[in-house]
Amino acid sequence: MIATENLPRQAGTTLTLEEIARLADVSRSTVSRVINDDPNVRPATRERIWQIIKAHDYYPNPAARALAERRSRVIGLVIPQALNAIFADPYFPSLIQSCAAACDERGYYLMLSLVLRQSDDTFRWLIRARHMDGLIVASALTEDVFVTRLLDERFPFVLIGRRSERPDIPTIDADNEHGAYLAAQHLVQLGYTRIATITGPLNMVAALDRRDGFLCGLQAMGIETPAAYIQEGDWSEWSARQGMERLLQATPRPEAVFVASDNMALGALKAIQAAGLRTPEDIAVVGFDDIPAAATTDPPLTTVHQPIEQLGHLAAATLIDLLEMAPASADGAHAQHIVLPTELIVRMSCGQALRPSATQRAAARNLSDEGGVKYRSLISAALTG
Amino acid sequence: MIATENLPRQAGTTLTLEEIARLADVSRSTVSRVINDDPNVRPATRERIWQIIKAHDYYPNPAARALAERRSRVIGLVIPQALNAIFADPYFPSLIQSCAAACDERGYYLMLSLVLRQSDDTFRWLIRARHMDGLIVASALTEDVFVTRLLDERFPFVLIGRRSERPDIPTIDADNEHGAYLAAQHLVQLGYTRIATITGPLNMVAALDRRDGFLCGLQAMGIETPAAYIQEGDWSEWSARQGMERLLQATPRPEAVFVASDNMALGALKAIQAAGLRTPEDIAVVGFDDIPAAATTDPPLTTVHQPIEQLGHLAAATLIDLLEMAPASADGAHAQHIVLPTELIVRMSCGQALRPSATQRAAARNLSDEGGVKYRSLISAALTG
DNA sequence: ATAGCCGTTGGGAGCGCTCCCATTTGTTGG
DNA sequence: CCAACAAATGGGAGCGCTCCCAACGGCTAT
Repeated sequence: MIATENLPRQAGTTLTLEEIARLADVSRSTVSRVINDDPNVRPATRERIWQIIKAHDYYPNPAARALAERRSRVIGLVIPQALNAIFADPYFPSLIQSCAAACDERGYYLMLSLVLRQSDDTFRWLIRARHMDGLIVASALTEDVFVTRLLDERFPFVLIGRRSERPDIPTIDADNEHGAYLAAQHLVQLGYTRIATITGPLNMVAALDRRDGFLCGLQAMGIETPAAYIQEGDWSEWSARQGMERLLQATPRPEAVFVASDNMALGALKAIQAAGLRTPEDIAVVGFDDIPAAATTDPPLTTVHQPIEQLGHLAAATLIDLLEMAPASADGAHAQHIVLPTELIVRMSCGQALRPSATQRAAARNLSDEGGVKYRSLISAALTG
Repeated sequence: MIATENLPRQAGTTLTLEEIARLADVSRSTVSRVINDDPNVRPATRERIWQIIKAHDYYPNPAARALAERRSRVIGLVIPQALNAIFADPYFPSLIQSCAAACDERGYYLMLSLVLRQSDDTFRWLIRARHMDGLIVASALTEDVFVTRLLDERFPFVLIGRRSERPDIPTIDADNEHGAYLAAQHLVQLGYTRIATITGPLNMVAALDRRDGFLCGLQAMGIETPAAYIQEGDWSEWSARQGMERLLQATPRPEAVFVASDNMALGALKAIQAAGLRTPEDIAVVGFDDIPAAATTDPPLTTVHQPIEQLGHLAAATLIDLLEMAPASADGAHAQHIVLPTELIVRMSCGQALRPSATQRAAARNLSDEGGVKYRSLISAALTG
């Protein structure tokens, strides 16, 4: 017998459902059932059809599926900001990567939508074209017309990195406020009283949250913050360097500074060094993010860890859940609001050499997966609660 | 008259071609012609139909189009590597961003394919499913089964960041070899004779190119390189730090080091500092990439600039050109091989304080767009040549 | 006036799936 | 042994486009 169906397939050729059906001597419908895991197929038939599908390396045409099913299994990741400086931070790359991984797991595709020009057209195109089933919006801006538009159009989306003011918008965020609060508390406990901060750009939610959490922490410990001790940066190293230079000229000079991102903390450290001062002896520094570079600065940077990977993963998973829910329940007004815990990682830049136990623990959590497990349990608590 | 067609459209509803046709009192075909810029439509009719399309915010259904046209206008960016450490470098983020921008310009979508598990399945799925019209493969590995597979399947793709050994594979790359050559030449001209290098992982093409270009440059200037002066890193800061520590123990100690990436150069600088030595007085350092951080290290890092943005942009543009060419000519054996020039940026880390003119020029090129223009003309030369 | 032609327009067929309903087959109880 | 039902299967009708070919008008050339 000549096994024609086992010959190497023609390069660049793809079979159709119908052709597979003919080879298996069944109908289109039955093959479709096998592919979509419909239980109403006799096991023997199912097995035979799978063999043929594999032998011919058949994949259903995504466009045809999308047309018939009215969904594309594509979700978009929207980063609607001026992007020039964005990629200096490892935040977005990590986010992209983790979203992609989560999509992969669920059989979805991830499409990138770096909204370069905030034009009306771009939004329309993104939403109305319906190439994507839903969007992950990494919008950190406090005011964003895009969100309003999505709501108007009833387009499915989740918001990432941003508290939501509305109960009907699903939101995934790290607990920036609490992380910053912890940083404040830590500095006060170490005995510092003149404590300053370099914030992110204050039109972004994360920057506000971190500033507020920090000031709130100081206040709770009975520390006042003069206006001169609050400098606004823009996440860039350079802006923080300049902010730090201004802080160094303040009288009295602050003893400690909370910098709203590790990337900016790098700039702050350089400004301190350039001024001939030392960290932490002359001025203590605490960062935020726990980027890899934070562990290798001189001195190693005390910082607040935020679980970026889990943020992305959870955002994608939540969106896909939303999409696969019955439309009726998807309309429901009670969307999920997930807040992932942040954690203070104590290293050397805050003058904490005295407490080896804390430092060791910080080192350990960079190696082990312990942190992940902890988050996961907290997340599930949030989901069921 | 009640202008029903000017009422706000129903949320979440999308019209079809047919419905637009009915509103305009023409046929399906005519509307399709308008959308696809077919010249055979009377100007008056065309204008009237456009009005209606805009008034209703109509966009053609991408799935239906893809099914009928047999192409999706989606291209994929494949990054087939262990991704854990990848995003420490700003290389990939810049690449992603520039590819996305180029796609945007041409009306294409960019789909991200971070190939996490190098399984056979993933490749099959990527190629055979034909969700994408073509791929940009950012494969820096010297050996890559994926490329072979793409060729077998006659799947359109361009290779990025890699010399191609085959004339039939379109390739976009920066001139790593020449950049490294320039670095070597520069160090020798400054009077150094004991010159070492920390390479990238040698299973990657870019790492090999930079090493070879560098050694070739030294050789051309009559300098020998002992084996102990060549340390292999893995692009991570940490690996370079360790490599540098080994170099510092070599006897005689090298006077200058070429580090194959700026990110690694950061680690090297730290190792030098930790050993109580100074840059460039005790040991000069030259990096590669010209990442933003290179300008703010202490001392500012002399490095080789590579035009990452243009790499991504050109890769996407080349692929799209390829896809839109007539299939006959696309088969042609003469694919484009574009090599973008690299440029030495002289700062302070190589002991070059004596030549202010060069330093000024380096600073200028970070601010102005001058560099971009120069590349562009070189590129077009490459294209027409 | 009539054939011939070009600039326009309309409608059928089909892209490769899913979904629904009708039909066939297999299984059980009276 | 046949009705009654469930399990398994087949085929029609779309999904919303593009592409092709036929048809239509108005025009010039004969």
